[in-house]
Amino acid sequence: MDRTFAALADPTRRRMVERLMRGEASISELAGPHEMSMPAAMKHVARLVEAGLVSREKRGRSVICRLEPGPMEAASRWLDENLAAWNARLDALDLYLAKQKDQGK
Amino acid sequence: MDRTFAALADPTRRRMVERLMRGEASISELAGPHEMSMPAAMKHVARLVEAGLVSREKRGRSVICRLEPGPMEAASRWLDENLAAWNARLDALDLYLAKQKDQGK
DNA sequence: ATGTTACTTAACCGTATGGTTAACTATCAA
DNA sequence: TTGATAGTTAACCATACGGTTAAGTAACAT
Repeated sequence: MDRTFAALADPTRRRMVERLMRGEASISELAGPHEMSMPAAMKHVARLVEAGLVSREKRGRSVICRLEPGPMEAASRWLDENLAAWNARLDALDLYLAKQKDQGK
Repeated sequence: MDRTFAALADPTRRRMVERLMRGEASISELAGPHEMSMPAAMKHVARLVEAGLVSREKRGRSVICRLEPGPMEAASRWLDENLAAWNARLDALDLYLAKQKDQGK
């Protein structure tokens, strides 16, 4: 999870992920819109791969990258579960306060 | 968003967030279960505050921290929207492949 | 065979991160 | 007033991050 969130903490990598949502892409295609050197793009892709967000496959002289949704789903689940718990607690608090007010009559 | 994901990329900070889900806590309460020095805890809290995930309020000689759900909701939304787009694309691909197969008859 | 394209690796640089210790301030209790 | 508690600040340290340039390898086109 550490690596997932860390990978998504960089705007360039989030743009890469957004691009990969719309289908496979080579490393240079991912680098394209970002005005960056190949080594920089490689490092970003490497971090996405380390996080399990992306898989790589050598095809001819290109390396095509594909999105792996697992880690993002896990991150989403963590956020949703925690937000749900937080909302549940607030609801319980509201209910408690309403009851207190009611008793105060 | 950078700061939100970066803040959540550290396990200690995620534990702090999980703790804050269950209600307010002082900095030393947040540091408690993690066997860490106060300065370390302070830096983690500072990063959570910078990311907008937590607000601080001085109360007596303690500083109580409260969770602010906005940034987490935004992060959750980004993940969900992108995962939905990815699933939609896969569904469309399946449909296309099914149609191809049908024509092949 | 030569050149071009796509990727890789190595070395380096400045800055940020996560942690420490030590010294300081502020609040509350005895 | 003396002392303990909670927090803060400053200085330092090792490692990781995001980027660069330079020099390499692998695959394809002519």
